[in-house]
Amino acid sequence: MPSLTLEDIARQAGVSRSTVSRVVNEQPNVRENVRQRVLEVIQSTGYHPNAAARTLASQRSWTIGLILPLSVSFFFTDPYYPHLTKGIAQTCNQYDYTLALFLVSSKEDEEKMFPRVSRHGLLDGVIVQSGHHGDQGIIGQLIDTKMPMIVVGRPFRSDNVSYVDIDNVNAAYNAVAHLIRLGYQRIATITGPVASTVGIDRKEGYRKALVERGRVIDESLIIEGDFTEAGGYYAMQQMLPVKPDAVFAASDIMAIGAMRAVRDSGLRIPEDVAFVGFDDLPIATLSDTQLTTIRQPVVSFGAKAVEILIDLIENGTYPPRHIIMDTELVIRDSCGAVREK
Amino acid sequence: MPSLTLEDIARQAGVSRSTVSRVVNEQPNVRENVRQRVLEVIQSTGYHPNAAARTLASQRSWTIGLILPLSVSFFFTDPYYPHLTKGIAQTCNQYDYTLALFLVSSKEDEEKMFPRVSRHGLLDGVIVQSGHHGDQGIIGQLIDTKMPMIVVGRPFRSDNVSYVDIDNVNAAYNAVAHLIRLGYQRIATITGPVASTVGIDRKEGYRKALVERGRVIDESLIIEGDFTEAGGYYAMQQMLPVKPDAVFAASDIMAIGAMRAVRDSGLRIPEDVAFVGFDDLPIATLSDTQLTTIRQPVVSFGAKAVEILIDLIENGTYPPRHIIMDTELVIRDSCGAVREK
DNA sequence: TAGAGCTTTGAGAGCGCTCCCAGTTAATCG
DNA sequence: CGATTAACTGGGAGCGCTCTCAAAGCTCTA
Repeated sequence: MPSLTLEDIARQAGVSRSTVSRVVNEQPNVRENVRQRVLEVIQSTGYHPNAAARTLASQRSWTIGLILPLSVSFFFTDPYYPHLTKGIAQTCNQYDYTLALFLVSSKEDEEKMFPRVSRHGLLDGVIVQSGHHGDQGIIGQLIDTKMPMIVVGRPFRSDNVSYVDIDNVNAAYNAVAHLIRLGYQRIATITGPVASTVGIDRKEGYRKALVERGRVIDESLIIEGDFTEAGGYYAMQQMLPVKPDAVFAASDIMAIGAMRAVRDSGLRIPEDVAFVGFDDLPIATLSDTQLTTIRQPVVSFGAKAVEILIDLIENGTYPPRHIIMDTELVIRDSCGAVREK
Repeated sequence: MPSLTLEDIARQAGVSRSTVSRVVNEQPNVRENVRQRVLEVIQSTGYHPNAAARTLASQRSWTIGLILPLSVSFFFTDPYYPHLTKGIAQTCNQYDYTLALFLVSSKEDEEKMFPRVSRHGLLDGVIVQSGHHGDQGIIGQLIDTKMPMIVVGRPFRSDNVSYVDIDNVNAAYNAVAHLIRLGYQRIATITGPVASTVGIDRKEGYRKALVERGRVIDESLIIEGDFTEAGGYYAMQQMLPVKPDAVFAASDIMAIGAMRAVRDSGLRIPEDVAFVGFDDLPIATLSDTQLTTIRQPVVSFGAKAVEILIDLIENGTYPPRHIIMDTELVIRDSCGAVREK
């Protein structure tokens, strides 16, 4: 471990520490030949500035944190999170930030999380994936620290918080409107958890689409899921006796589970039960029946979050930024749009 | 942002900075009532030590890096990586380390990665997911820095490197032996990339099982996949004319793709073509036909990697540690073991 | 060619912590 | 009860960098 310091480089290049610092940080006001000489020494010695010292002196760590709270331990079964993480990581690379990942996976983790995240000087800002009621605690604590923060998914109390989100109500509305247009009469929905803003909003969109067409809401056609495949399967099993002819599932992974339940019961998709999902992750096309779904821009979501966060870090957190991104209905086989009806 | 320092706490508690430091770091030799007094002040002020200063002074960052190289940008489609990440993140929490995620997702990223990772003082050690030929570069560079490192998956040159892996040859051997036992005659394999040790080893296990039973290797029954669903689908399409009656796929996700190809061609699983996969991730049970597969302990893999890395950090990197973890054949529907044959 | 107005350079004072060492206080024992 | 030892506490010197400020070096005009 060479452990060279600025001073060492300075001595070897015959200049002062300050000059080397200027070269390293690409600041102007260094004569060209001096810059070259210093650069050469840096090259030949393999010098790397010490991140900790730099952070201490400049009060900037060039590191941001990504917090995935307990409500999001689905991380595994739902490919949404890896995609989001990908978008975030990519964008961090681009802006030369380091990404620290805080994955809460137990109650104990959750308690230790805040002290760990708020270790002073470690993070310039944080991205919190949320929308679940249970995350208000950590979000509130983080707000109090005044650390730049952006939430992915609208949080319950969104007044002083910056967030990026999609218009879930409208997206769900479009999905259900599509099913109505295709002539389905008994359109059901498997919602997300009602303790989450996504769960609430997508259900709201479902209701809105039906009500607007003068349909009566049949509560037996609404069932709460948990954003897992197993949850979708189970919900659909509960639902089958009520005989829906179409289902809007609030996530692709739940749609997959629900479709499995439909097939297990001997019914066909989309002939007997049509489906629209939500997310448009690659799994949407892996199933035997290609899933019609709402595409949300997960990767650019992550990218946007990073960009906004950097803006918050550099230009102050006030006023809070609220970004709504676009969604799109992607029509495939599962909704039965392509057959004659 | 309060930005309290040790000095502030010391003043308020009427002790010296050193004493506060001892309390914060849970060192002995502080009188009990003094400790309490300091603790109270810390509590009431919400003091958090400055991570950068601590790192600078102690030469320990309590942060480890997880590097997912370009060869691993499958991160999205293959749930293997989220699971691994989960195991790593969990274990970091447990040992109170911070996890920095370096996700290489383009050629440009790759070039910038080494300087970013080797920023001095940022990381106490790194975990590299690998096994692919293309990653030897970054691994080599990292070896030169003498930074504690552990590779997940045996790298090509493994002499001076610590790694955790499974016995891929043996695991594949067991999978294929199972198919032989069930009486299949034309057992094919969709391998991983031959530029990866997993790809090579699992193919080796396939050959070994057949040869040991006195079978002749039919090269037309071996096809290279790329660990993606689409790759599995495509490989199977190529394979179908050769009429295999069983397939060992080197990953679950490829098995899923291959099974889709089989169904699309009108054949049944396992009646016409039986399948064994590799990984046993949740997706293995999501398909319409439950997948017989080799279970590898992905999450504990990650946990083990962190534990070994901490060992390397604390007790030196010599000698390199080589850990081989156990696998297990999980029999479900896709291999046809449950039907009479 | 003096000096105004630039650019370039170096010295010094921290950033907030750890860790060593010396000094102080308390505990123990003959 | 003084001496010896052990348990505590505080001061100081960094860790390696950034950033301000003043000094030095240049260029260019009148």
